[in-house]
Amino acid sequence: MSTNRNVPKATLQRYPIYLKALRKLQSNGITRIMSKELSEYVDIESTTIRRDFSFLGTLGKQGYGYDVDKLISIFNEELGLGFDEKIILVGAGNLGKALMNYNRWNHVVGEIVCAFDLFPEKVGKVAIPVYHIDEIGEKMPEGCRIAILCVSQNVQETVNHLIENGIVGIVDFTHEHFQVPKNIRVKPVDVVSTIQELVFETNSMNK
Amino acid sequence: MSTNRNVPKATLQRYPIYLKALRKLQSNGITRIMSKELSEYVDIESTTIRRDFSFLGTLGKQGYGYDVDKLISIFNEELGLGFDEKIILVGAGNLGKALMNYNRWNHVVGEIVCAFDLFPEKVGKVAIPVYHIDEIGEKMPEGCRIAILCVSQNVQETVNHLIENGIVGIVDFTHEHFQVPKNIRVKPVDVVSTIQELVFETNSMNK
DNA sequence: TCACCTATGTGTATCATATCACAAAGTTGA
DNA sequence: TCAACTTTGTGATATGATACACATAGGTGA
Repeated sequence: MSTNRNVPKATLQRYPIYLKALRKLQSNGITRIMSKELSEYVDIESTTIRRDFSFLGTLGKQGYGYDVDKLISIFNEELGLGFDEKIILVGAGNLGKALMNYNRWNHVVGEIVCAFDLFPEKVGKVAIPVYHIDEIGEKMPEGCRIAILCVSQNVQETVNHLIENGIVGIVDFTHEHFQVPKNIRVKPVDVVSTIQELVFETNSMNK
Repeated sequence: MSTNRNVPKATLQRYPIYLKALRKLQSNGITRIMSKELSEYVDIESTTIRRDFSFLGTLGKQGYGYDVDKLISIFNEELGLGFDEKIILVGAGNLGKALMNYNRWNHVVGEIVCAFDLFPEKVGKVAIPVYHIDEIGEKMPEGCRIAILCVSQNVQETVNHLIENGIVGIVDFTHEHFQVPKNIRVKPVDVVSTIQELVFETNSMNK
């Protein structure tokens, strides 16, 4: 794995957008694309796109553009995005179950290996093993770094437990507040906050 | 409503974080807070918090801090966030139904007034009226600006239709690509992309 | 009431990000 | 093969965001 020397944070946040677009284009049979075209597609300035790509090496050809397949495989190699990230899910309520049955994981980021819940016996039939939340230590998959958090009780305690067991990134569906050390990344997913952002932005647009 | 003269984009994106934290504090009976404390709570520099608040007026008192209740009501007044935003939901599949049954809307942002689907008769029993997607024109609630998009077919066509009928903000749960005019705001909500961000960030942290 | 003390609000500096502008590389077509 | 043309990759620059530093306001306690 090559050293990806300080890629700007803002760039890092755009990579998933590019990747999604490129996969879409690839599935439409497009094998070659220019920054200008991609720009129109994802609504990001072409010069920003070129700069973003440049952090991963010299990927394009002058007067030609970029090769879609190559670009996608570079993303995987350089950014360490395999298709085999081992993910755990914590909290198998309605939302948790919906996420377990969601079929877009494989060959995109990896898979949910197992889930943990306070009442695993209540979860019912799902395709993924569900263990008691106290078993996080024993049942944590080898090399697992990312957890999806859907619990509603004992949140801080659960988070501490996850971190002790090697989790460094959390997708947070919780509505509780919790704190983590500086080296742990948390990404909130929250429809209500998203709607608020929309309200604020649309209100402040008309001055 | 006062003119909120060019609040930075970055600030606008932090307001929902503050609001969520303040509501939480309020429900814990806390009536007064200082930027330093809030800083520790939300992990944003206190000086950034003070600057962010300053765009909304002179809200604090020197040597004292901020009044939690006042802060929350200022957010509502200045940013036009009532508790009565009329939201529609388009696409009443599994996800759409889950969102309709989600109980955190009221008195936070507003409510889902109605839903639209290609097969409204198939949706089954829900607490919110479901109309055929062709009725968007007739059934669009008065003053509705925000739509939650959960469809998987005819995405671009549906989006165009929404915009024609006054929608200016879209919460996008779709996995399809679509384009919108510059004045329309789209906020993607996508677990897979969120996980990718986590993978990229955690990989590039250890240099 | 008065003096001290604390936390805000903001001018200014620093840092990060986006955009401009163009040289260099490589493709395409004659 | 060669010249014209296109698009990349990147220094330089402009814009935007964050952090610093401190004057000022106003609360607090004697």
